Amino acid sequence: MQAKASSADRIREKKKIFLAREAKIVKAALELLISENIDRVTVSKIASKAGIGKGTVYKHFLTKNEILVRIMLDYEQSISTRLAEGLEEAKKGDPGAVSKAYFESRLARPQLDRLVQKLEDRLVDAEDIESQLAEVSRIRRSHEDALDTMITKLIGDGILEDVPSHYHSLSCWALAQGAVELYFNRTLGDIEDTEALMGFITSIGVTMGNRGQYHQAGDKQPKSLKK
Amino acid sequence: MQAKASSADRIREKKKIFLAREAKIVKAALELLISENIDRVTVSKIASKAGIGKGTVYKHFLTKNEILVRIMLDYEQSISTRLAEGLEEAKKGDPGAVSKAYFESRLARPQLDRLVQKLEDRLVDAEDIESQLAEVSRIRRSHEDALDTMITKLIGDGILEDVPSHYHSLSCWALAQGAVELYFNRTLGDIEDTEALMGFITSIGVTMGNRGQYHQAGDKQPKSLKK
Amino acid sequence: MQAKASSADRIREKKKIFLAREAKIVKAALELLISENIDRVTVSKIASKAGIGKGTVYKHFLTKNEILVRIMLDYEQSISTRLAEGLEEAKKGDPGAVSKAYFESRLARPQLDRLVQKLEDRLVDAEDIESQLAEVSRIRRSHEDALDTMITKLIGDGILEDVPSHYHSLSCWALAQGAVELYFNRTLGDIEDTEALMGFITSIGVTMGNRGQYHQAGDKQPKSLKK
Amino acid sequence: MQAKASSADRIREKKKIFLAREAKIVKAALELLISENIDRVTVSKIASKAGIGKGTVYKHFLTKNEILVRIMLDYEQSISTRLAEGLEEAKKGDPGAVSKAYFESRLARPQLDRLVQKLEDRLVDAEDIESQLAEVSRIRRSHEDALDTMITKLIGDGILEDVPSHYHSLSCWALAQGAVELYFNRTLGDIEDTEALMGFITSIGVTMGNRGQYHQAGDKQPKSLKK
DNA sequence: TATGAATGAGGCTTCATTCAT
DNA sequence: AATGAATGAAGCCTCATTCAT
Repeated sequence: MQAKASSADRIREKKKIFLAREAKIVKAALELLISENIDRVTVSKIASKAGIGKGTVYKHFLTKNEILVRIMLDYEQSISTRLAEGLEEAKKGDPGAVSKAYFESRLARPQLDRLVQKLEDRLVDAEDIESQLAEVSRIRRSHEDALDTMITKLIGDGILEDVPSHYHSLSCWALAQGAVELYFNRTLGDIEDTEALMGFITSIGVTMGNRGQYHQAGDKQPKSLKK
Repeated sequence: MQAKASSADRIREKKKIFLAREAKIVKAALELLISENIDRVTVSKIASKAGIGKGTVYKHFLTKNEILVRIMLDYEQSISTRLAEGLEEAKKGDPGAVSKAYFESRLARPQLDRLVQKLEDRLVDAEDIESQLAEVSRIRRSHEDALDTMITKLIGDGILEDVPSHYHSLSCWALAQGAVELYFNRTLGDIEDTEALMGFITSIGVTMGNRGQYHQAGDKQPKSLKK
Repeated sequence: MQAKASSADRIREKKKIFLAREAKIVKAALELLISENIDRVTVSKIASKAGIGKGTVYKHFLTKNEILVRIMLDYEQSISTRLAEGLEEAKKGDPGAVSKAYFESRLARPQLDRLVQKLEDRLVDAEDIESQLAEVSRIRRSHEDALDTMITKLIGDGILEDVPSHYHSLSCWALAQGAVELYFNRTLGDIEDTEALMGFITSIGVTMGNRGQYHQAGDKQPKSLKK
Repeated sequence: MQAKASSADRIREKKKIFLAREAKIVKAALELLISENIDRVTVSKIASKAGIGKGTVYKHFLTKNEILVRIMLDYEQSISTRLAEGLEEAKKGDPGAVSKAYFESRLARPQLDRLVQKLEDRLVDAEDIESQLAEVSRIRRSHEDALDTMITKLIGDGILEDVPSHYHSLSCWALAQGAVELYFNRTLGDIEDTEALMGFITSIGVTMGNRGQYHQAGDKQPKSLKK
């Protein structure tokens, strides 16, 4: 019995080590991808940064792409978590908490957010990892849904303009996307008060589309919105 | 006399053909870059799409990167042109014309805008074309300046919130950036009323940061803005 | 304990194999370079002559030039070794041993010597391998120094003409250089008694610039020259 | 009659221009080949240095190799001329005049001599220009013959050691060859008194293999050697 | 089980030569 | 007759993936 138990222990131990190493690989990849040009990150470098052999990497991931898509998945899931917290707060009375959570989670590590966008670029037509990419899409859609739900509520409360709810959520997404690029984009000049700027943008994100603004806009509004 | 003239004509003719071929190469490259994954676009494919030999490409461009950066430059210059028009309109009384011009020129061909962003990613540390990339940066800064100028005026007129003018122009940039990504991003679901959505975002872009909105935002505003 | 030892053994074993393969590449390159026009020797051919894949070559050498400069280094070092032996003999009383060693080591494999000269031609402005080329120069200078030292001694002993010592060592170098070209140069006609000819030249090399002279030369002169 | 004459004149005129341009091409090629790495000299550069179009080059030479071998031929012929002069002087009583002429003509422009050697390297197995290379060999053999003739005479006069005459002529060739390399070889250290050194070597060349020796050498020896 | 040497497809670039104008 | 744009073969090098130890 004991022998069996210790054998099971050993297996569990091994699994733990195995998973720890997997995390190590992902972490190493992440650091490299953020610190240098994506195209320069090779499997060799990842392995060596993780302190293991190149062959070992392939015991954990079938292809290089699987490492990359894994980073994408991890990131989207972290947003999901943050969004769920926002939903909780929203239930407690602050209906803006969801979009705030969304903005904050994406702007918390702009470089990571940006990296995930870049990765998607390279991976869109990768034939391995098709299923993982579908999963990424699924998660993203769930984020949209969460935003949509809250926005629909805010429209019902008369706070937001009465346009299709996804107009708001997508605008929200767009601004967040742009803010991320802005954050680290060096060609826009060196911005020193980045924190304040990001706060400004977040506030725009949270309030944009509020009633009383949109109808002041120019002649580009869709007909359906005119009274 | 005639002989001379016809000789000059012939030279001019040749130059025209030469430049036309150059345009052909850029066009071929552009089409390929937009229609398939950037990494899959090779010089060979560009040449064959342009209907010429691989070696011919190198009569027009020193390296592959020069083709790519050329696309970037052409694009930024087209925005400059559109922005100059906006400035003219602004002088005739519509102070929002500049940011509208900016949004419209970037959203006119979102795929191209996005492509240029992707290209920058790959080229950012290319050692050839350093000077061309500097030129791209220069042009972009001139766009910012144009926006800043108008925004400063709008702040003076009491229309926009009195925050540093680049807060507005950068937010503007960020939203445009995000809108571009939004436009073609397939994983966000297939949006059918894209036109209307883009109009909505443009209107947000033109009015965002208007007085009376920002101070309603949450607790993220910089201290200097509080009364 | 045993496990450890065998593990260390295995590593050592692997290193040995690795180095052996490196030698194999150099050997393959050398054979090709000597047997056909240098410009016709490609990395592909080297790999296939070494019985390995093209990519494998790049596990051992960063660039093709590194293979070539390696051949140069190996050669210069072999001369160093031979020269050191000559110095030992010189200490035992034969002051001509050094220049003899120099001539003999360069004339031992004239084709290799000549190859190294050709390689230098092509590599002289190669930007990779700058440091290795510097090392080649360093070694060569040490050869000169060794010759100079002995020559200075011979001048002091009144055996050689009293001109700056490098006149002698460089003449020595020049004759060796020329002899090498001579050895295999097909356009000079097919010389059959090459051995004797080389002996004649070596004797000239050893005695040239003597105050007294040629008939005093060592035992390398062809029989017909002896009285 | 006059018309005919002027037509013939025109043709002659054209031929003159044509030949002048041919010389221009060869000159341009020569300058480039001497001033930069041989492998970097392209037909384009030659044409542009000669101030004509690339296509025009091919009106004069069937292939690039023909330009190169032409340089070789021109050089060997210039040596022939100088050697013929030496023979004249020899007839007037100075039997060393031939080898002196040989040494001097080769050391007059060491870079050119060296260039011709390098060219031969690259061209040995060029399938076009086989006949021209044969001609180069033929000329060289005639140089050897000239030297041999004189050497045989010197042996007969009891001045040179009685070894096969080509021992002497080839040694002579070898030393000249080496001296050429020496002249411009930078890795041997910067020699400042090159002129004196070349004089020293020439004197060795002229006297080497003498039964008596070096102190009998002609007027080329550096002053320090004279009593 | 972990390793890293080996592999080779595929990318970019050069340049001698051709040929239509 | 002169031109130079066009061509494409051929070379070097990278790196994801495999597999024997």
